[in-house]
Amino acid sequence: MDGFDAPYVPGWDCHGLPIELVVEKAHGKDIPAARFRELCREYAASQVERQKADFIRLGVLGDWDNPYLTMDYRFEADIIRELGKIQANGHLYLGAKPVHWCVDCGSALAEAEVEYEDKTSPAIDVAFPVADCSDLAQRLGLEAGGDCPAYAVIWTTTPWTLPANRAVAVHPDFVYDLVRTPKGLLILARDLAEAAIKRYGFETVETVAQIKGADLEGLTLQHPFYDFQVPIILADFVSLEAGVGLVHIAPGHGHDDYIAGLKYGLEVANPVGDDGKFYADTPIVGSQSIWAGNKTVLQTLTDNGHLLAEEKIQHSYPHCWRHKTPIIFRATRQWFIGMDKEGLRAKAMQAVADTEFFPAWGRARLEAMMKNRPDWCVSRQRNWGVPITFFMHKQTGELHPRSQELLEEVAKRVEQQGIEAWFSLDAKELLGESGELSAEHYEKAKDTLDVWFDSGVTHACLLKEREGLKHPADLYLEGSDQHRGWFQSSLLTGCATDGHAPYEALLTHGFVVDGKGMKMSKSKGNVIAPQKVSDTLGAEILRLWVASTDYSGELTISDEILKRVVEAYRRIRNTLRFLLANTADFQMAEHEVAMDRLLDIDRYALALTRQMQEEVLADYRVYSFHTAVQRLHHFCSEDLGAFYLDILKDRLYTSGANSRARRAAQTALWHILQTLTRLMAPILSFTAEEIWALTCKSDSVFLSVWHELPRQADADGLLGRWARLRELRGLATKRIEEFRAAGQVGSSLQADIVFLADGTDFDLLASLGDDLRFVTITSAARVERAPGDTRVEVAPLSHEKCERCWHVRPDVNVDPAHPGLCGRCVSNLFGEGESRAYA
RNA sequence: GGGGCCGUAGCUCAGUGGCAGAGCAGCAGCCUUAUAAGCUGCCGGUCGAGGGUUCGAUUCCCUCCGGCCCUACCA
Repeated sequence: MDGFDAPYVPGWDCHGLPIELVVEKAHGKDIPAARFRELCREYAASQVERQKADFIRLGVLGDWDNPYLTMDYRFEADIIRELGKIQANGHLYLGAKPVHWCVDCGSALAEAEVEYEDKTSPAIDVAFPVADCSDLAQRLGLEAGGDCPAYAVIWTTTPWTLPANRAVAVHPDFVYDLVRTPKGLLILARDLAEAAIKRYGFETVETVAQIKGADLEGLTLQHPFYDFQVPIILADFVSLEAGVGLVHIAPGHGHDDYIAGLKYGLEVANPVGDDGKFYADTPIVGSQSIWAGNKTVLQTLTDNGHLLAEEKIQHSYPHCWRHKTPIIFRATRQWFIGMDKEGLRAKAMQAVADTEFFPAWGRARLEAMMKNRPDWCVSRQRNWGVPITFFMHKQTGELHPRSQELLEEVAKRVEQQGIEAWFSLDAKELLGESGELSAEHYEKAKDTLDVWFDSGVTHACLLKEREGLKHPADLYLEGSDQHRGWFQSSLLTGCATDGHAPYEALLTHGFVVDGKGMKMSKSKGNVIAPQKVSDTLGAEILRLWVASTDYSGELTISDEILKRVVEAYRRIRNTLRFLLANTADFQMAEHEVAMDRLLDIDRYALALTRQMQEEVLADYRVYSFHTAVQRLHHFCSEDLGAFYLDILKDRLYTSGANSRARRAAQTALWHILQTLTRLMAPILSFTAEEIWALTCKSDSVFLSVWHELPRQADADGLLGRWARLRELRGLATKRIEEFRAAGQVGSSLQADIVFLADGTDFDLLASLGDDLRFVTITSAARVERAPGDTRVEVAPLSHEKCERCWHVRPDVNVDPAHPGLCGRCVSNLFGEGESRAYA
């Protein structure tokens, strides 16, 4: 409608965990993977149809017959191709990362499959001997260095992770005490030292020195039971809520630990296998389950004297939601897109700078996330997802040297048969059976892609592939949660393949909350389902509610709010109905009155309409729909209903059907109708389309452009003069109301009013001549010159009321041939008709 | 706990370093030619709270309270 072709292709992300979970629930877990994927595909397809119907019902315009589904074979193949491009550009690497791991499932768990429940664990205090006491003494500013042994003490609830210990973390800002005890010197956070000492059962202790955490960085410690040393590192997440203010770091067994480890280049040690048992070659605990390992570690520490305390503790701990058993954090081999490997982060930051944001704060949010985010782990150990189609060396894990060619080979097959082509592929088919580069040495990667990758590459798989679409997209529109999701995944893939964002602008909206601003939840019972609103009040009301709500924050909805929306809808709809009714006998081609022969008030109404249209269009162009709705509504009720249309009724109903006065009014109404119908179409689409069908020949209002209102050179003058006239009119209505309250007049047509004015007000009122009474909707009105503030006097009229025009005039019944009519009506009906210039 | 945002009348929203606005709702009337309509008037606010900057703060700054999204939910 703004003169652009703006195609919208609806689409669905079809892969992913939520679908797997539903299918698992319905069919159980013990079905062959291939069959499982078939069921997922079926389920996804059924959901697409349901959601599609809802969107169509809402009046969303899109290419519903040709949506994109990320599970289309071609799409799946293109996802793989995008992965290939990113690999070719050097952003992809194989690394290790701790994931939630269920020993009973023998697989990684997604966040959604993790439940937190209370668990009893051993809580132990472990002493890590300081390797170089003279270094410590130097840091503390103490004389000499022989004061050994000294220990850094850590507290942990997972003793079995100690074999993977690679560091001890302290908080840079905390103060640590060096305390002399019968066991030797202990390093403990000052605020926790007393409690710790008590726990260890020491009576007399002496604080030898104090040191800031930051000054401990790099101090070397001896592992408490292995023959290697670990450093003290700094980490902000260290707290004083429990323990001793020093944290044991096992990068392979904890998220925080992993992040801290990345910073310090620590090894991501993972001595634990898929089955939850230590690898056989792990010293001391080899081949034991981690739970047995707990005991062995404890025993070892007791024996070598490094165990300071042992307690039982109950705490919240992650459990597998299926097995209800405690899960572990375990480092596994994963695929990553590196943020800094090939400058991706820098490109992404630039892309954020180049993007337009609605509202503007989206930029800060995305920027902050991009700046801090770790590398993107794109692999998942799942069934229903696009496979990572690489061949890796069985021993080294190196990618096959022909990876790019092979990937395209695979993509071609996926294009024909879907992802199943990969899963059922025998590596020998592509690699051959023998030789250095054959299936003898290389195996298929088993992972699937993070679904965020699927959605992240839609710009490539859809926009670049389908005819008539533009890349980059004009706009990506999503809820504010997608700063973390789609906005980001799309940005990263776009930057990794094209070097820029796949969108030019981002629009984000808040979430729907109840009337009190509270999140909706089934348990609270405050959920208002959009389907229900649509079914009871209609899709149009739902559309208007969305449009009239400021989406930059939360969108509140309640019964009262919807009631107000219905009111607003009625107002707009009734206004349009009036316009339709009063232009029913009007044909523009036949009856149009030239602009310069319209009455003054008509020309004002058109100037006002034009102004309103410009404002609404300006709103639309920055996606400010709620202000547009307010303007439209205000225009209908204030400018039209309470003013122009109210005044116009007399002319429309009483002047000659084909008189210039009436046709002039209709000309203006026709323009207003045209303007409003199109202007409201993006929001009140059904209503606009309905009106369009009544007034125009063409198929759809959406195939039209904004109505072009006639330009008026003196528009500003008109707007200025009539703005003041409306204020003066307000004085009259207010004064008349006093007489009405006193019972002296009912209808304003029973009143005779006099404006007492001077200066410009006098001139303005006088300029309307006899038409002044039509503006005030009184049967008589005049201006008298008087100094001071402009004011109004009212006198009730006692003449007869004309039964046709309802004006109370002295000349009612003047024509004996037409009893009950005033002179004006007789003239309008049988004579030349009255002439009006202003109103 | 961290990051981002929001808080103006009963409801939806404007607004500005200088008297706080509209529509709807409510109340009181009018009209019966938009009639499950229309018109008029009235009522309605500590601009979330408390500090600070300023001659002056609803507006700029800080703190707090309440709410929303993301993230971390720990050793």
